[in-house]
Amino acid sequence: MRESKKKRLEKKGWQVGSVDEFLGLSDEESQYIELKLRLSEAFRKERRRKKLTQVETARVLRSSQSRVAKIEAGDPSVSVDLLIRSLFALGTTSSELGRLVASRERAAAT
Amino acid sequence: MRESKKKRLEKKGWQVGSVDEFLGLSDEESQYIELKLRLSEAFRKERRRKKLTQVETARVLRSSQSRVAKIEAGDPSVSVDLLIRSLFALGTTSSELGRLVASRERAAAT
DNA sequence: GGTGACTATGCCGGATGCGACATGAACTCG
DNA sequence: CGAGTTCATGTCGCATCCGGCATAGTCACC
Repeated sequence: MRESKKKRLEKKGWQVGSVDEFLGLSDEESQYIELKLRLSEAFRKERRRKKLTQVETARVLRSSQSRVAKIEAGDPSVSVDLLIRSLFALGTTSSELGRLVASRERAAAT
Repeated sequence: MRESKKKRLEKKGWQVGSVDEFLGLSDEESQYIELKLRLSEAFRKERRRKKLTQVETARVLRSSQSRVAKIEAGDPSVSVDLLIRSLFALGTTSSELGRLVASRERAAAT
């Protein structure tokens, strides 16, 4: 897409909310990436809250365990589309999703 | 798409926001579709607010006029991914986007 | 050490979304 | 009536995304 999708974000090396300009990302891009991170974290949190394994969750989503793992890992092959559909499938409501989208800060891990 | 799912919905006639069960959509699916609609409407509204033509907007998005038209038409070939990236490109902030995502009602036309 | 439950990573074929182009419709002005 | 501007629609080639399989890592418990 845009030229190169910018480095693969250096494995796990990154810190909360600021892959940003460090890599020369435009505002829109970093907003977009951070949104993805928030959503994938929320997804994992919700899955755990429901005490589901990835396998069980995959069944709910009608997908596979590996997809679920990738969703939670924020894998580049996971789109916001999939994240949102998955959250809905776990029962997240529009207003909850709205709060997730809005919150600029990523929640602390549990 | 996916199988049945049973949904209740007692919506009166067929007001804004309910293509719903009428077509046998599951809750998640209709939530997802309505989200798309809200976003595409917001996009058009924002473009107009900025007094941009579709061609100018396409330049901003680094895309084409026809894509912009499809975005606004809620064309099935437009993903939520694209909608969100496009809104960001028009300057929508995360919190504004959050409100859009959350609001169950679609705004009245202008 | 071995087994089982859970999760992560790599890869592949097929599906879908994307930008781009071409064309058409609706409208306004002269 | 053109000609210009704006938006809509159809199609196409290519890139990306997705589901699923296979496999490897991690942890707990015996």
